[in-house]
Amino acid sequence: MNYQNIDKKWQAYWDAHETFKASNTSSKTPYYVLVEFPYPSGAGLHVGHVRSYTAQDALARYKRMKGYNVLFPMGWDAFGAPAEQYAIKNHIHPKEAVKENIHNFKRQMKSLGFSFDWSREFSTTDPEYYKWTQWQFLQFYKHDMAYKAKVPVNWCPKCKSVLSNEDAAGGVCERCGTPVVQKEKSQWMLKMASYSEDLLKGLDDTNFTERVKVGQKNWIGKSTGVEMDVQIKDGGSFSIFTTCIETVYGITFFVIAPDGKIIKELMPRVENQEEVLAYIEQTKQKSALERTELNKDKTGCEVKGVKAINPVNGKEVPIFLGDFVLGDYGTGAVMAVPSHDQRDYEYAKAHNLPMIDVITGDTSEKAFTKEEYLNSKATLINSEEFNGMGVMDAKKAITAKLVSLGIAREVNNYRMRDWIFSRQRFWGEPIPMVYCDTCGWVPEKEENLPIVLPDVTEYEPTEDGESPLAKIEEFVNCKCPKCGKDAKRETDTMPNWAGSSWYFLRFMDARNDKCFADMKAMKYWKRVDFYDGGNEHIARHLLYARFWVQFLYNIGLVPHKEMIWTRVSHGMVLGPDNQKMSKSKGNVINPDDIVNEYGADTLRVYEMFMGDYTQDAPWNTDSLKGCKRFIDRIVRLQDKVTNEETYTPSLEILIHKSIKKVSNDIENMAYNTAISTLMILLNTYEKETSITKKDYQVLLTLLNPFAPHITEELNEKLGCNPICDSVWPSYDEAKTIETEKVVGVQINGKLRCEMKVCEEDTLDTVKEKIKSLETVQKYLEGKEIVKVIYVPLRIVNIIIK
RNA sequence: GCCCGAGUGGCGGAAUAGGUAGACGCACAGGACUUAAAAUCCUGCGGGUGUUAAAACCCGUGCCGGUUCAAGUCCGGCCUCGGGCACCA
Repeated sequence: MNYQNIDKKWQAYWDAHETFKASNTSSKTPYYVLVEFPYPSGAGLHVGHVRSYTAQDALARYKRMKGYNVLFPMGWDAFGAPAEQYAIKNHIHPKEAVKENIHNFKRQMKSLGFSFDWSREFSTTDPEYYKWTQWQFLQFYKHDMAYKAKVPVNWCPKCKSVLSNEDAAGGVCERCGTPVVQKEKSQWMLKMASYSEDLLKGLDDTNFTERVKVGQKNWIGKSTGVEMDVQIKDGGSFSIFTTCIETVYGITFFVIAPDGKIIKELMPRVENQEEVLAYIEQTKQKSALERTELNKDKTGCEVKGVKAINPVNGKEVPIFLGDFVLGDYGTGAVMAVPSHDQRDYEYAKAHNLPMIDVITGDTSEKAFTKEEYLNSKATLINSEEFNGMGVMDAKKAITAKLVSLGIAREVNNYRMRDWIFSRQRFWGEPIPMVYCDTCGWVPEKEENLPIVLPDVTEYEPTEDGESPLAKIEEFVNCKCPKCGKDAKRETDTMPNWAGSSWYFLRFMDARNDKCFADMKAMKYWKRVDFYDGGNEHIARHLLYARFWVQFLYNIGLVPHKEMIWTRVSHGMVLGPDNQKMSKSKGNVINPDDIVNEYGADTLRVYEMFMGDYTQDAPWNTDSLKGCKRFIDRIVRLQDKVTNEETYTPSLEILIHKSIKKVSNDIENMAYNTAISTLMILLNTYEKETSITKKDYQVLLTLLNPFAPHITEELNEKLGCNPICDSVWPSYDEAKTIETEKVVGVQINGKLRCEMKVCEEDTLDTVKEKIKSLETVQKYLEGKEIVKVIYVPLRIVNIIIK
């Protein structure tokens, strides 16, 4: 049997019949299955892609047979650094390389028989698509959600280039190994932090897996605490944020951020300006590497000439600078209670500062911290009227007092910051803004979109790290859309995350040239029912996409605030050595080789069978061969088929049970046990001397979502309509229940023998039956039965004494 | 450090709601077919005691304890590995 020819035959059939084309007007219930669209790299499809595409393909095929109008689209997230690097080296426009890679990816996907609706295909790099990404950016701008600000970026002094966090991993430049420094650069920002609470609340309107929700919550990083005003002796004040107001009597100093506002205001009054300025400069110069390495040492210096007053007891305490306090989180200042915060403790030790214990506990070696005192019965000391109170009571009482005095407020802070939306790169969507000397920043007119990336041959960034677009005069020089005078176009491009933040909306109406997607189409599909992607994207990509959608919802452009209902994440396919596949390790498996040698169905079935879909799993070629054997046996089984149109009576219960199990497993991502159920069914069929046509057909249909080519071929030989146009087999719940079963018999909880029970058995009939069991009699010698426990059709447990 | 996830045979992994632990597959061993190999089919396959062979019994889901007639599953306390965040006050 030549599997490769069968693969091609059916792939051609589906193409010719447009079998998987989704309709935007069907009266069937819509169901939208989405799997993350790939970055089309030069390396081609990874077996990891095959795993998730097969899984979602199985779901899509299953849902179609269940009578849904299924949207299962595919496209390309093709902006990004690798294509740009390739362009720099070879002086080829990245769009050429991308075109070639997409062609190859698509060929590979087709060779695996995925049931994508190719009529909706697009790439984020198509001007017809990024026109709308740019248009949406303009909406952010027009609704005051985009602004330009100076922010510190990762900067490689050798490459003279801005680096993404990924390229600056470990504090050194990925390309040249030079330590990365922070540099202030003017960047476009989206006001994402203002959506923190909405993004948190929105999770309640989704069906994301717990793991995904936790990822989202961590990234948003909400913490609830108290913001308290602190007076400075001889005038002025600042505020601090704390989650441990119960320790407020233990303050022995305050620490403010070297990169914050407070120190700038205090500067004129500072006595040791030189030292302070030197420390601020030192902080700026610190590379990311140094900052993480210096974690243990709490550097800083005192701000002399100013003293802060602890509002609860009027004590004067010093103010320090310390780079562990961040200028852009909270108020940029903290109260330091070395007795009960480990960082403060270390800072106090390093700078010889006093400690005051305010909660009973051991602080001789280290701080007695929140984690510890919350789990103990500790009470307050050295805290005036709050002495003797439990920690939680004290927290409430102190907060209430400070709030009533008008010097503190209960507030929430979020770790999540505004989204830095600029990249100094060529291969991204140009940000459609123009700078005019008269008018300032002016949005490009919507009718002029898309602002298209020019055809050039030089893709390196400029000397001072500007985007390569800055060198292209025809691109930069333009007229101000507002006053018409000469102006300069923004040369920054959008980050990789932009195009992927709304692509799932475009799939609902991919060929629309009037708007990014018609409201009617979006209302029809409602939202993404099932979205699958890698674990690495459950924090950022998903958060960006949700933020983008919530904004569009708020300005009335999408029908739901959350457009993604279920989001799941899957495990990786590791190399045979249990390591992440990589060229350098030489453990990469190319799906083309597997398809050529074993056929698409074997690869598909194997990847579904290899293990828990949500967990990583190593590649094993022997196990793959086992799946090939499974398919070979399915083929050979056709010799046993008779022409009967009913189930073989002795197999009926197993068949009904199998239909139920496979259906449930597909809906619950338990693909591995779905395959094993089919293996059991096959094993049973093989023991029969003959099986009916209907028996065989149900096996083929259940297997079809996983192995669509061979099952269609065998089904055709039976003379039946194609499975892709068929209805999923139904089962009768009553016929999934066995009426007779062999169950274990325990004596005092230990398994001793087995016995046959039937549906009608009650505790009394079972009590009668066990009397005749030889084993039971043996154990009963000289003892008596105290109690018999019978769980119907499950277990018998006899308690004897 | 914090937050997730996971620890089950030689291996990948099963075990709805506590109810016969190891389904299904791989590897391995023995056998059948074959001149031979491949392919295919049959049998065995957690560890141990035991027996001519069986039977039978004991131990066993990372470790220690608990709840229960019954624990891989529930509770308390640890250990190890993987991932994410990380000076976030």
